[in-house]
Amino acid sequence: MVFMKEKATSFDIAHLAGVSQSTVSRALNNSPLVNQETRDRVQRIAKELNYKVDKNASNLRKQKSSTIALLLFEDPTSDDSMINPFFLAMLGSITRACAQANYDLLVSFQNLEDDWHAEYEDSNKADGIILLGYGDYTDYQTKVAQLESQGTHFVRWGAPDEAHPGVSIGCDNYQGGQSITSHLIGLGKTSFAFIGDNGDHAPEFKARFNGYYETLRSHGFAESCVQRNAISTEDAGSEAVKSLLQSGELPQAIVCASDLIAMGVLRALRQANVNVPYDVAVVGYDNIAVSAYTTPSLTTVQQNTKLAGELLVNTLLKAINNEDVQDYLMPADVIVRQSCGSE
Amino acid sequence: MVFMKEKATSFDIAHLAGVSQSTVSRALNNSPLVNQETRDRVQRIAKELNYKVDKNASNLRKQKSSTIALLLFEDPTSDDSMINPFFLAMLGSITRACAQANYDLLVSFQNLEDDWHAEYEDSNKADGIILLGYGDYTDYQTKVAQLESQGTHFVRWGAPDEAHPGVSIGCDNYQGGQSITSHLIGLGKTSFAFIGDNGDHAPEFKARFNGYYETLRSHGFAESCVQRNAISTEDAGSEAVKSLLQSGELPQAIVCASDLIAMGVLRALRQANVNVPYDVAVVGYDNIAVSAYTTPSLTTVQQNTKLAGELLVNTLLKAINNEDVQDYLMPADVIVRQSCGSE
DNA sequence: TAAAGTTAACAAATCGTTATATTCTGCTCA
DNA sequence: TGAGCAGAATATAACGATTTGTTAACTTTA
Repeated sequence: MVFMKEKATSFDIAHLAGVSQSTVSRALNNSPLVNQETRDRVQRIAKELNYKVDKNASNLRKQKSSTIALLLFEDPTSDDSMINPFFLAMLGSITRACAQANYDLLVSFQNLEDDWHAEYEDSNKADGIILLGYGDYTDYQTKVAQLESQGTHFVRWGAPDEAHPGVSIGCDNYQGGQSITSHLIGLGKTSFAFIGDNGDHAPEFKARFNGYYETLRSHGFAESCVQRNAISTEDAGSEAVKSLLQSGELPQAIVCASDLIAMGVLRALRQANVNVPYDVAVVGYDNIAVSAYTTPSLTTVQQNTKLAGELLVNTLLKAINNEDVQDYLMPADVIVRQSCGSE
Repeated sequence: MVFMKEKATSFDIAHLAGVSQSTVSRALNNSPLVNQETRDRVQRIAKELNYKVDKNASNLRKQKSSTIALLLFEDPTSDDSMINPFFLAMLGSITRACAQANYDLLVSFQNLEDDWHAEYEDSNKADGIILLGYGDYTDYQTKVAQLESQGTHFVRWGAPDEAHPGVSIGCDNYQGGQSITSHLIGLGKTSFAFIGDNGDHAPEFKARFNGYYETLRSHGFAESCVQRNAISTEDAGSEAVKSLLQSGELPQAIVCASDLIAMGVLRALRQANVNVPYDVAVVGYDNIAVSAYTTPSLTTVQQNTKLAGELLVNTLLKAINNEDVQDYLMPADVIVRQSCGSE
């Protein structure tokens, strides 16, 4: 084992193996154009020298980086310490999916106003881009359109939508709204309220509401109380419950547009000494880690982050290889816990 | 605005600006060797063409990638869907710190048995490496030693330790154990139990315990009940409480080695109708997101992930520039909530 | 005015690969 | 025997930037 101060190059190996440098390259890439014996010899020497192909040189020559860039757009209001747990979970699964496909993953947070739309693929840092975040800003839409027109390969997390060009992978929020509402109806609930955003801020919430609303209708129910001004925060959920209580009309079931909202709802109900689930059932949406630990634990709708990560990565890789790609809507699963009073 | 099918190179710009290609490079890098006027002209044209420096070419020439690799080592037993929330938070802050320093971040999960120790810096993918995870495996230690001997630039998350070579950034678990224990003593508690690992699995836990134990001693208290076989899971915490209850010796305060353990403790106590904090105070460690939402909310010890991320990145950058670097132990802060019965 | 100094730009070498074109060796077969 | 043809390895040309001499064009100074 020779100690080398300098990093070994393919020339060093060529020298030691007594072949040309191009043969080394071929041998290391398992080309059939170089015979078995020399191939083995070259590979053995490379291993001994702890040689690793220089990625920059290789990428430059191949015009391909085997790297994917993940761009995370955050709610601009949230501070550093509090990152949306759902997106963090996605980050985890995307990382794994990339590793599986032998791609590297570049991660970065982006402000919507930056010109991220040109940065990555144009500089050959990455072969394609995954966009992750709530895309409810016009600024975002125009930039996505620009990506599209540049011919950049990218995949977007979210619902398929004419306003957003490009391929999207998302979770079926409409069906999620349906499923959780059906579950409540199945438990014999007859009066309902939805607490959350009406969809002005994010299309995700609108779909959830629609699923809920249509399911009620198809079963012959109407919303008993409507509370539609809550953004997706704990305090908003709490406030909404307070005004429900003041109006005196408490339904048998409260459907929240997100788990965070549901947290606030649970808190306000506890403070008012309303028992969940006996007096009122409460359900959330997202299945964030916290929801398993609240008192009572929260029945909610889960988005399959593992599958989502795999779909995002695999779809992007297809796009990079110029194969046909399609939008995909994943099913949403109801996670039954205590807050709906299932048993 | 000219539409170009091919990506623009510095030669295209040189041609359009009527200067040589090297002048373009200089101009774009704001070199004083090219005069203001041509510099402006070149930059304007580059912008018009939507030109971006090819990172691979640039890196190859400069022998520097302006990229940091983050290697996450996970508890091998945990499954895909459940990633340690503390490490995810760290990932978030590291990502931000990198962006601030104008470095890209390559993220990957690693199995301890893979030969990650050579992969990144040797291939020039990254200028340095951040190691994040519980480093309580001998396999890990030998590979870290190898990194050190290779001259690879890296920084490790964890406590400074002779057994682990290289620079480390960590949180002062001893002081954290002290602080939380002092807080309980200040509240007038006189009998205590520690639930958690004795340090066999991770040095982090050992330090927490030592801080707790020494603080008791220095105030003239002894541990009333000892329960030291719990690994860091919710169920383990739950089991530990059950055997405490069976022995009939419930202390006034229970110090848990992690928030996850504390979750289990709270659950078991609730099931046994023991009121927290009135009958017994409970505190955790980590301040994971869940801990603010339990009932009662959990008093715990916080590790400053934002600072940690910045320190890891900045220390690594110093190491890359061959400046002197030092281990750093961050202070741990007590977060007072309901479970300790503070008011 | 000639010598020296300063500034601006250029041509060419370089980084470490991979891909293409080319040569070389030995073998078969007419 | 020599044309034809594989098989195996080599030589060489990109890839797109940065950097190192070097030159050309001005300014200044003696």
